[in-house]
Amino acid sequence: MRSYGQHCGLAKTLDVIGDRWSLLIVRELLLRDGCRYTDLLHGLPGISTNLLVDRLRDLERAGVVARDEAPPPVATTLYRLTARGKELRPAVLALGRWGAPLLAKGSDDEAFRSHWMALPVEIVFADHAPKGTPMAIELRTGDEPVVIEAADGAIHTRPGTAEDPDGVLTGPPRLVMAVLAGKLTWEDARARAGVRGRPRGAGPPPPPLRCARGLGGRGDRLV
Amino acid sequence: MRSYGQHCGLAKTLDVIGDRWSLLIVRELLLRDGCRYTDLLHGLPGISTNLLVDRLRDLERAGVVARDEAPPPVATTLYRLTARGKELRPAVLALGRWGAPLLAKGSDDEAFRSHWMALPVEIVFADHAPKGTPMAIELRTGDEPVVIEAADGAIHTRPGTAEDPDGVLTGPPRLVMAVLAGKLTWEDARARAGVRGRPRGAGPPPPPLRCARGLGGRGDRLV
DNA sequence: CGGCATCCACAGTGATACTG
DNA sequence: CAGTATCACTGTGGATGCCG
Repeated sequence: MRSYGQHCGLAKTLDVIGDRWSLLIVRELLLRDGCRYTDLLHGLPGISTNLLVDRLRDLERAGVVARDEAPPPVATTLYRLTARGKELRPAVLALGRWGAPLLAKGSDDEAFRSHWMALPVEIVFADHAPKGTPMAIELRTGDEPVVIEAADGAIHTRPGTAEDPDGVLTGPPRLVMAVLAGKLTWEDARARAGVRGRPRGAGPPPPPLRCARGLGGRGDRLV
Repeated sequence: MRSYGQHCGLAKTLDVIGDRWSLLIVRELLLRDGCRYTDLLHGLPGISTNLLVDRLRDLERAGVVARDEAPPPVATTLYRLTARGKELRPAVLALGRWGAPLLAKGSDDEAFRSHWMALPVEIVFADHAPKGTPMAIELRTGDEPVVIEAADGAIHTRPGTAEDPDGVLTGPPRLVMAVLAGKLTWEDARARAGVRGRPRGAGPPPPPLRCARGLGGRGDRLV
């Protein structure tokens, strides 16, 4: 992208990550560090192969992304964020939070990937993350099952299933998102017949899901 | 801009403000709400007139910007941010903070506008703003003098001069920025002969300028 | 002068096909 | 799997013109 040529922090940032797709590539690497080229392609529905290469090169030159020639067992190149790249997390979260209310109006033919769920979860739990008690929630809602694990205030996501999850959420992405964002109680969601939650112990839903302040912050309903 | 078509908060945000120049327009309106078209043109060196109109229309449709047909004394249309638009502030600040280290490498032929200074100032003082005691710093460093006023944790900027400022900073933008960012002490700056500070009472420099943590966060020098 | 609209050369983008 | 190549298309930047 052409530089703005302005002596301003925001303009400088946009010089680096203001290109189309750039920040979404950063999103992918924030969610799943150490991605293969194909993983990125899959996580960025709509991008074309040449653009992905171009952007990765640009971000590499800018010191945001690094490529590791993988050791024998993997035998492929892995893309990851540099330390500098990881510093984009607060900005990405802030932008993501701003866009949360817009998710309500999204049409149903939009692309969706399960692991994107980790972003709103991290946003919602940003200030009151479950400190001591580790927690695992399994989501079966998109292209693949993912597990969101919280421990010591940090949130991780990995593809796959959990051994003994504190809850399992099944249903269309929109509804699952609403539950996680605190816009919908576990029971409401179940009443709408789209969401099947299985809180551990068959008791009340896991507390963090209910006390979450929610994404929109003004009571917007996501569904 | 073409929509990404992804059911993701970040992607939705970029659908709205991901266009080239869009976020810089938001910056301008965050810094000086109620701008005339010409003010925006001046605050966005490099933008072309047609693009500014296009973007303003887009942002208006998106509910980020509103236009007020001005009352008689002004007799022109004023652009301002909607409440929704103002919610972009945390994201803009986060992005601006990320770009702060990049300001060091900026060439000298970059465009600069004095009122942009309010952004780094707000970032630096974000967490430990001077609460009780109001403060005013006058900057004479760019195209026009500006006064940065802090009171009750809020930071305002206005063009013009202050009656009895707590300090006056004169010099090239780079150095003034460094002082405000806490990268350079008042004395160091003065020693480099570019900055002339006049703390009130001829005593030590105003405390907030020295205790500021700084923009870069890792001791990067801005000059 | 403020607030646009029009026109044009060009760089960036997106879809597809192809390759080691 | 990880790109490269090609090409039609769209968005951008710059200039300039119009109009109250």
